[in-house]
Amino acid sequence: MAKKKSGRVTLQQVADHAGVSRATASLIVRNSPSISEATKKKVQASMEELGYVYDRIAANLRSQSSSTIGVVVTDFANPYYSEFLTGVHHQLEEEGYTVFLATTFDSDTKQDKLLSTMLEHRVGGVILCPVSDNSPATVEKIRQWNVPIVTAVREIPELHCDYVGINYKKGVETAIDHLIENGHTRIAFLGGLSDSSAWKKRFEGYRAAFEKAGLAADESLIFQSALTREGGAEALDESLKHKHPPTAVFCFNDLVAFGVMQRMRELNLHPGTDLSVVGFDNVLEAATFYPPLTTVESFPKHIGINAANLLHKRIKDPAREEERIILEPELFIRASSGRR
Amino acid sequence: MAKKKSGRVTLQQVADHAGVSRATASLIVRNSPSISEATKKKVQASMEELGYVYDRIAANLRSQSSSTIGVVVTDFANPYYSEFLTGVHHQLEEEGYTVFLATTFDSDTKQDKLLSTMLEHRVGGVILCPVSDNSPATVEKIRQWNVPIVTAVREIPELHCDYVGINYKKGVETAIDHLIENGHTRIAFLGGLSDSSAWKKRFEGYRAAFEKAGLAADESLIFQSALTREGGAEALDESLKHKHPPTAVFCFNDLVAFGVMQRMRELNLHPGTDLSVVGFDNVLEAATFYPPLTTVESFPKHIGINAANLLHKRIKDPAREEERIILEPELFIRASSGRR
DNA sequence: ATTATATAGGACACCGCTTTCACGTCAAAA
DNA sequence: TTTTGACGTGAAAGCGGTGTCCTATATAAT
Repeated sequence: MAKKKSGRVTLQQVADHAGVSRATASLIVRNSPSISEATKKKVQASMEELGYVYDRIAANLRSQSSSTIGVVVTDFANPYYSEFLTGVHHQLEEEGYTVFLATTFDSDTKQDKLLSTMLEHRVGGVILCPVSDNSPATVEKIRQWNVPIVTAVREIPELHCDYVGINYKKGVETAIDHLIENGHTRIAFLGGLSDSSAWKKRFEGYRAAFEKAGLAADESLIFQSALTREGGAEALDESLKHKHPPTAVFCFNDLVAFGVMQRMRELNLHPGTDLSVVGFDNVLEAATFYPPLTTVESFPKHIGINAANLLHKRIKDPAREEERIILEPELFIRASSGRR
Repeated sequence: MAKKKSGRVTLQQVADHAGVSRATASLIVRNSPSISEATKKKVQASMEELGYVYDRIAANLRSQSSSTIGVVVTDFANPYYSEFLTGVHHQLEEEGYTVFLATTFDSDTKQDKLLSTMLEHRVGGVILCPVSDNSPATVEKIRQWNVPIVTAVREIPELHCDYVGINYKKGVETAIDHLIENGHTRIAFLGGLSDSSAWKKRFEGYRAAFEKAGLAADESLIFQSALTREGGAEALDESLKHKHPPTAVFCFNDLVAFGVMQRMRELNLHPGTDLSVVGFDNVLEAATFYPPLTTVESFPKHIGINAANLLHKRIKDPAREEERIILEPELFIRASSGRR
């Protein structure tokens, strides 16, 4: 905690210097219309001269308002979230908010702590990419606390609030369709933990695609793992031990897919010919990876922009109907997948 | 700006509920030693029951302190900064700070605006990765404003303050040494703008390596560009138009190198055999790119951790001597570079 | 029993700004 | 000249805490 003695020029000092009252000066910083040009100029000159800096904190305290937004993601080393955050930031700064950013590193307790901290800091709203779907204590707290909150990317089923995400089921379905069309029937599902809603939704798509094609999904080809490159590599290893190994793999996200393809390189397997690989997210790296990754675009930046917009709307009108924005994913076919 | 009526449980209410004075309750939240266990328990129970949330903002206002730190980077879509931020965050949260994060997108005016906003929000300190080295108005303002500030990654020469970076000159030198050892003499320098200190320092290393080897650097092989993949691709194009094209390229950073190698793929040129490519930063992607990129490790996460530490130290002791931490870079030789 | 000494807890001002409300001023309307 | 009313301004009370000072009670020492 920084201790900062003095230094701060106050509105009172400005007012004294300009020969007006503090209240008048206050109206000027907020450029109220009912102030004559002359006094306005005069006071502004004083501000300039004294090097006045508006104290938003004090102002917010008095006016019971907030100009900050808390944004919580699970990991910003993941390029997916970098893009998401770019969207969020861009939009929020446009609206004049300042952003508290934090990472949960996929820890529920961390998430709890962060949300509490943000509450203590009087955030005007929260954009949350939840760690998991079991809504923990703090999420509930936020609710009863009626801080405007928007969830994004992942959803908390019991929590009724604005949400922005994509149609995961549909996304996975098109990916699997693509593999089936290319003659694959043994398609592994790699990465993620089956107790998360994000996983379940993807799995629905996986299963649906098989059903639609009149095939049965082989659940012994499901290999869970952490959502990292290492996780992907390990999941691939497991899948290859299968007595009847897959000819294609669908990966929970691109990061997992990168891990898979790295491991394949080490094993001298070529993505697209020896084994088809499909990812999910279409992060920038997907197109530039070698070989380029077939993946499902999930518009992280758009999700970010929409989440920011939704939050802004809710702040302006807390009573409005909850809104859900579900973007439609899009398959990008690249070299990592091919005919069986 | 969010307007939030009521809702907030105040310390006064807690005190009333527990039958003590507000001051006593205040001492308890700050766990002062001079409070009996009994009253402490009692008041804490009331807090629990009423759902009290500490108002850090109000507390900071009164105590003239701050628990927030502003962090300004140029672009967090760049994995380099993702890693940097991971370091910063990890460290600062350890110390109990909350982070305001913002991106300048390499715009000076944006940087000015962001710093002002942070001042208005009473940040206790700032970690700044400057856009450029011409210290603009606001940086000067911050100084006279005596908010503790640490610069990182890039340096502002006229600004005397704590700094964390790496030895760019040395880093580039070892990279060029490596290329020269492999028989290259026509080595292009791609990316960056020559008016930044970051560029100049790298260029010093570039020139020094040639001198050391008794060779002359050919300045017609310098191609400036934006620090993006696209910039890299364009710079490569330019360099290949040279009447006597390079056999190796040194890229300002990994992002530029990725752009270069992508373009090479399109041109059917193979990094490491047709043209050696060396990057700078060693972001995670460098090792997994195909072909893996020879690059200079610049420890972004470490820089972040150190910057956070330095800031923390400065906040605790504003009068201390300014400190400069210069990490020594390290060359990672991979497949993108080879014998001429 | 009396004085000395902690020690818990209360009263009150204050951080820098906003807000309410009342007051003074001057122009136009009566 | 008086009334009306806009308009600009000032005084004072907070917003939710902290810091300082001061009192009441308990305990120990004499």
